[in-house]
Amino acid sequence: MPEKPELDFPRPLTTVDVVIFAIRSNALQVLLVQRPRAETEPFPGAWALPGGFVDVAGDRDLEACAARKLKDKTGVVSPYLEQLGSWGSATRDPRGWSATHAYFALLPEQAAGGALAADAQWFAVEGEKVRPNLAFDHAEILQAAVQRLRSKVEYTSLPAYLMPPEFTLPELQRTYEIVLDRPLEKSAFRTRMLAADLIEPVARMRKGPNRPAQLYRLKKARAPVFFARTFNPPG
Amino acid sequence: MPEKPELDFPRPLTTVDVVIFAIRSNALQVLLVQRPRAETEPFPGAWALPGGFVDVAGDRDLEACAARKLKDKTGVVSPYLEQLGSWGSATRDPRGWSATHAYFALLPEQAAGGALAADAQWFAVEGEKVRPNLAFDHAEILQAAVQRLRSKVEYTSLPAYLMPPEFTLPELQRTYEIVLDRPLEKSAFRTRMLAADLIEPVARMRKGPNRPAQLYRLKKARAPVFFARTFNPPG
DNA sequence: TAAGTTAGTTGGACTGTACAACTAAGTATG
DNA sequence: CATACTTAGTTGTACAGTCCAACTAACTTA
Repeated sequence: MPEKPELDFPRPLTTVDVVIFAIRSNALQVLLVQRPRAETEPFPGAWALPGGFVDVAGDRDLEACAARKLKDKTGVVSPYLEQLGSWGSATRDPRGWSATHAYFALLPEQAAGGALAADAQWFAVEGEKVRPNLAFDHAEILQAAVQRLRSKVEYTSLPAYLMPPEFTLPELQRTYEIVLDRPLEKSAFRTRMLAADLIEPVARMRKGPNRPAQLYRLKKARAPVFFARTFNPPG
Repeated sequence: MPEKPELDFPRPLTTVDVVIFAIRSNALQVLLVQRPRAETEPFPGAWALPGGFVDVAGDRDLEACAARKLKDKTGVVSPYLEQLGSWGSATRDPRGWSATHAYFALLPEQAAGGALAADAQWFAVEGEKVRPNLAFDHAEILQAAVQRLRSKVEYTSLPAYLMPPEFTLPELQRTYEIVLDRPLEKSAFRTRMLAADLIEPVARMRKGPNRPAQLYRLKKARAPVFFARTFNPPG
């Protein structure tokens, strides 16, 4: 196969990493995997974001590669998956110049409870931090993912992707509150959600520890909604 | 140099492309470069986004690589530069599996008039389209950049980076209107801009074809401001 | 000197949020 | 079985920001 001279440049390593979020036990959690303990590996035994090298033969494109890694670790096939950004430098991987394409995924709670890979484990995200020290620059990537999630939750309907197929308005509000880590106004939340034309009521009601509550579901084929204002402006 | 087996994977080509915007002649314009006409090159003679391979020896990280390519083509050293996203697939480059890290830059008009590279030229962006057929998937990347710019202009102070150091409020509003391609309300624009605590008045006034107009400048160390509402909601 | 242009202000109608009080319908407890 | 508790959802008032239009002020041009 003839190659042009310029293609003889040394090429950076190319990886894809996925920040996988779910609400579990009333907290925002992220899925991490433990790196192999072999000393030939970088960061042996450390926790890291799920990810790895692009398979030039098998991966059609970057998003397919991210979806593959997500499925490998969780069994989930098509959740919300969004590109987060890319990180590349000469120093982030001890094996050489490397660039990673980072994605973030949102899973409903019950999907997050499924068939986890053996090396994978959920960790709570608290105040943009996570307990273990992460391999590579994954702490920075994770922090960017949490910031992006929090920021988009302010003005979009993203948290709906963290919900089961049917949910009540207060449940949706609680999800917003967990991600944002602050309480929201009940009536303003209701007004905005209903005005957004994002969810629709289903016939059934949920019997809770109170009166029956109206169940809603996401309207089909509805992209994330952009809200005009932030909730509870500071002050 | 000992390498682990997994590093023998074929690596994707890694490039960085920069979408460079400026307001010129009261229109949003983007800088394109013409690809070499040699038949050994992909897309010979076609217009493309400024960009190219990451220099593993010379580029510290992706952003430095983007800044280098920007400086090569425009001479501008440190404008607003933001990561846009990455595009990677087996088919986007005829030479093989490739991934590009795309950035977008905003230049003030006078900086955009500077020392252009010989193969570079400004093109007007009209309705998210640009005249020439672009090489690779650069039309898609450019479209994403325009969308991102328009969208962020709705709710941030980004257009300030397209302004000269000192400007009047109506001039700033005109820049918003050019990017958004629709008129904005004068009094609402003024209220929002001043409330955003983003710009500060300078002592001098500008003598225009009317009375002296107050000059403003960007407050230092001020990140893009997030506005609560969109301008002129549809309808 | 008169007409035109543009910067900036003012006021009324309207919309959506913050906050708090309220009603209604279930559950838990004695 | 009666009472208290909990939570879903509503209502009302105050307030802030936008939309729209009319207005004033200061300069330019004919």
